[in-house]
Amino acid sequence: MPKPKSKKSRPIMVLLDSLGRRWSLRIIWELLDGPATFRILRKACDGVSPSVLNTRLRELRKLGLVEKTDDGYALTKDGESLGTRLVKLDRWAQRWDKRRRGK
Amino acid sequence: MPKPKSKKSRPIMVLLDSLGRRWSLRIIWELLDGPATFRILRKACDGVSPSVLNTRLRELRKLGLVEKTDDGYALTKDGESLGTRLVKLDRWAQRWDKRRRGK
DNA sequence: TGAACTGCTACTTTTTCCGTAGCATTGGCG
DNA sequence: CGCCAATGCTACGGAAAAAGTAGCAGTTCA
Repeated sequence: MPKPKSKKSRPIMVLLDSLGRRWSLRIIWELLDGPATFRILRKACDGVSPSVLNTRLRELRKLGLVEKTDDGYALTKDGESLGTRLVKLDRWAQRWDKRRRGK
Repeated sequence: MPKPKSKKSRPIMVLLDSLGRRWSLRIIWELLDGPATFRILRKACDGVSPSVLNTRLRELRKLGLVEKTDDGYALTKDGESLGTRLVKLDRWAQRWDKRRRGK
């Protein structure tokens, strides 16, 4: 599968840059369980510091992946669709780990 | 799609933790073009500092996603298979960006 | 009222990252 | 051989990000 040529302004770059920050992926991962309050989300993310969590949530909201609801923070449709891919990645990771440990 | 319950030692956590560091995803992305020397890879990654690049490469090699070859650094089979998912994500990102900008 | 939540800010310490300089090695080439 | 250029990579000082902790202001509910 050929990879498109990389340009800095490409959406994927925006995405990789943001997701490539600490806790971004993890937050999405945890929100797959459903909406969560700030504090619950914090605990789920190994007690990440509130300042960082708040920063990430702001970024993810700006990207339209997370939103604030009555139940706390939740994935948007886009966030959900991205999260789905993470779940698939989870299965990949399990096979990968077996190969790794098997060696 | 249900998400498996999260435990710290799960492979996906190892993966998310490592990929959730700056330049990790980007390095894999760039290596999809084929093997690259240290310096070329550095330029491709917006001139990331050599110390960080070296650190990331060590981590990725430890995870079995990247290896050193005669042509420089290259994706392993696992790295390639993970990278393939990034390419798919690229297409997702384009659609996502349209929705975002369309709004 | 007051206890127990909530989201979130403020502040200090620690870690990570950046930017640059430069060393050691390798491979031509005359 | 000597010289040059390119390589992989380390070292180091300053800047930025993250961690860790405390606590404030608002809401809820008995």
